[in-house]
This record gives sequence, C-alpha cells and structure tokens, in this order.
Amino acid sequence: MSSLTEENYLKAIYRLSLKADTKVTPTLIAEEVKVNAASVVDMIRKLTEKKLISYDKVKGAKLTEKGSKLALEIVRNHRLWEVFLVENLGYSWDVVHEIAEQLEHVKHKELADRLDKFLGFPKYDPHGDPIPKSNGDIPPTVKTLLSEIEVGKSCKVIAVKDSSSVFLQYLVQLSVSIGTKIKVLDKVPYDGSLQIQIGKDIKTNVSLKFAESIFVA
Amino acid sequence: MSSLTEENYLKAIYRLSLKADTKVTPTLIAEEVKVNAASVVDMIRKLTEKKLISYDKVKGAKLTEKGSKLALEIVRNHRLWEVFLVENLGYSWDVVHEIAEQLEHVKHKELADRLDKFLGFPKYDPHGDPIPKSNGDIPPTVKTLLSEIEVGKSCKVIAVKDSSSVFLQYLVQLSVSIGTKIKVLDKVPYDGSLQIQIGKDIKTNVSLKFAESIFVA
DNA sequence: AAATAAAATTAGGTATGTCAAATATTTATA
DNA sequence: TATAAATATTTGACATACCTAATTTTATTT
Repeated sequence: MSSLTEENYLKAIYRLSLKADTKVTPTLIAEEVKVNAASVVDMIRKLTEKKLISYDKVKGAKLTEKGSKLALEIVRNHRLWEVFLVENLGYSWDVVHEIAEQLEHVKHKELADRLDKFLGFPKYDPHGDPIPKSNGDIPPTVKTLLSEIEVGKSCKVIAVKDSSSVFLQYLVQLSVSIGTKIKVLDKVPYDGSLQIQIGKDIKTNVSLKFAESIFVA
Repeated sequence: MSSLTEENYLKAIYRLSLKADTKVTPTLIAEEVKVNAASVVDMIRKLTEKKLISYDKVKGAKLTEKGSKLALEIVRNHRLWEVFLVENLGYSWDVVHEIAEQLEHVKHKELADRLDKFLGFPKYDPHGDPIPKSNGDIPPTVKTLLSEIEVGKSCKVIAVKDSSSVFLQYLVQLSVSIGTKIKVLDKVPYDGSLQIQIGKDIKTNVSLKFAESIFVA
C-alpha cells in the first residue's frame, strides 16, 4: 500500500523526469511537492526501501518499474477526473486541477476503467495532456510551442504547458481554450513578444513566456 | 479545517445519534470508527476544543451546530457519490459504499451541488437512504420494517437498514433490491423467521434479523 | 453495601510526515 | 586551486493519530 503522501512524491518525480536533461534532485522535488528539502531526503529513503524509486547522488531519483506504474495510475486518475469535472459538472478548466488532486487518490480496482468508459475513452484531458491507458501506454503528444510558429501562420491550441490557475485564468480572459485558432501576426525582436490574433476578432500582444506555455498544431 | 480522520469521527457520531435512546459513548464511537476507545477519548477532546461536538459524561457526545453541518455535508457527499457510482459507472450497490467512503472527503465549494445537479437532484441513495440537501434538509424517511408487515400482506423494499456488503451480497443473491416486491406468507413463532415471496417466483425463509434490516412501504 | 464487571480515562509509546538549524558535500567562481 | 555558494544530509523536535497497559470511575450484581 502507498499513502497519499507517497503518491504525491511519485507524481512529482514522474513530472520532473519528463523534462529532458533534468536530474531529479531533492531540491527540485521539494519545490514540486512544496515541502522542505529535509523532508524529501526522508521520503527518498522510504521510497527507495519500498523499491518505488532508485536514488543515486549522480543520477538523481528515478522511478522503478513499480513506482512508474503507480505514478502513471495517479496521473491517469487525475486526468480522467478532470475530464469528468469539465464535461459533466461544467467546471472551467482553470479550477479542475485542485479538485482532481484530491480525486486522483481514490483507489478502487475498476474505478479508473469504469470512469474511462463512462467518459468515452478520452485521449486528452481538458488541458490537452495525454491520458495514460490502463496498460501504461500514453497517447502521442506534439511539442510545437506557439513561440515556434512563423509570422503569418495560423495554428490551433492543443494543450497548455503550464496548468497553474493564474495562467489558465489569463487564458479564459483572452478567450483562449483548447481548439482556439491563433494567427501569429508579428514578432517583436526587442523582447520576443508576439502580436497575435485570437479567433476572428481579438488582436493582442503576448509575452514570449506566454507563447512558450502553449502547445499548438 | 478538518482532517479526514476528524470527519470520520463526526460521521460516526452523527450516525449513532440518529438511533433513538442512544447515548453516544466513547465505546460506541470506538466500534463505529473501528479504533481503540483510548483513541476516541483523545479525539473527543480535540473535537470539543474545535467546538464541533460537546461532551458530557452523562449525556455523551453531541454534535454542535457547526459539527452537525459538517457531518451532514459528508453524508451528502457520500450518498451523492453512491448514486453516481451506481447510475453512471454501473457499480452494484454492495460495493459503492467503500468507494464513497473515499470520495466523500473530497472538498470543494460547489462540488456537491454540481454533482447533485448532474445526477438530477436525487432524493435517495442506492440503499434508499435520504440525501441531505445543501441547506441541511433531509427528505422524509419511512420506518416500516419488513418484520412489521402482517402475514398475507405485500410490500416494496424502499431501503436497507444495514449497508454492510455481507448483507447486500446476500440480497443480491436473493434478487432483492430497492423496489422489489415482497409478500409475507407466514411467520414462524418459534424463531421469528418469515416465509416470504420475493417478486413472482422466489419463495424462501428469512431470519428475523434479516426482516429487521429491510425497510418497506 | 460490597463485590464484580464494564466503561472511561490516563500514561507512555509508536509510526508518519513535517520542519529548522547544523553540518557535510558538491559545484561554481574567482 | 582555493574559496564561496549552493545543495544535500543529519539531527533533534513537533503534530497527528494510533495503540497497550494500567488506573480510575461508573454501573451492575449479589
């Protein structure tokens, strides 16, 4: 059995290990889980004893097969519940994250699969993130950032890189959501900001940071 | 803020206080929460400090206004989720309890109300228990036990008094569920058991204990 | 009313998960 | 390479929630 706390650490390690060239260090985990680094050291010992991760001063923390399976299960739960909250309960995508943080830990064999079936086997969550299948497979994801689109070209929002509610609320304000069409009108060399057209009517300027937080296709 | 553990104690105290002529003692709470009585004493102190209950050696434990509100919220969550699990995920009523035990603690303003709306504002859960409204109102419940039905009369199952999975599985085996018609054919004075007809075809003998665990109308 | 049984409480201890502060170890910079 | 800065780790402490065993209180018998 794994506690809620352990699951949150596994999830954090999973997320961190997705970033290329990132050594999963105690400090990074501490930031992600929002605890003191000393606590992380304790937990690393515990998770290592349970064979959920391996830890090496040089290589950092790595999920074992077992830990990876568990982490994927939590992520799967999280994203399925997010779909439910948006599709069925009518929540907007900027608030579902914190609710799903709680729901993801509800454990019962079949639950995720039944929810998956009820939802019609969605491949992506409301933020465009892929929902792992029960066997661990993850639907393919594209990685084109809005910032990489050439001037004059149009694209569609397919996911967000940053799921914080500050960012999502900003998107709501700009009427940007998954599926929204964006045309890059101009790029400002001075600060990297972009002049864009959102949908048909809205023209605005967004920062480079913004353009690097949205995946498009 | 109240912890998951505190909530489980409040729920237990709520349930116990529904039984007429029952003084809510540490021992009873201990049985309900399935912990040692010594732990209950600790928690009683804590809940009293938080003004969620009052405790008196003579009168036992009582929920305060604040505690009562919280307990009802948990019960509301629990029963709404049970409806969801049965109606939408296709679970059978004997397994939903333990899943709802986890889901009931998920907290977010609006969540219960949105779920309620999604489910079509159900009044009763899959076991026939009333679902408290957000304002604390509880739909009326009838209290006729199968054991009180006269010989020769028919009735319909409207709720179960015992929601343990052993009992519910027995019901499944007997093809008894909410809405099932039962006719009392005979009562055996020797041990209080009843000869009953379930639906149209099944005739069987059930114990007094059984007949006292089913509400009918 | 005394003896016994049951229930409530206290005392002391454990496991989990957290932290701050001190120390050790790396890594980076001068 | 020596020094400074950043990171990792150990130590000791705390809160929550639990337990066992001992004790006190209350209730029930005799």
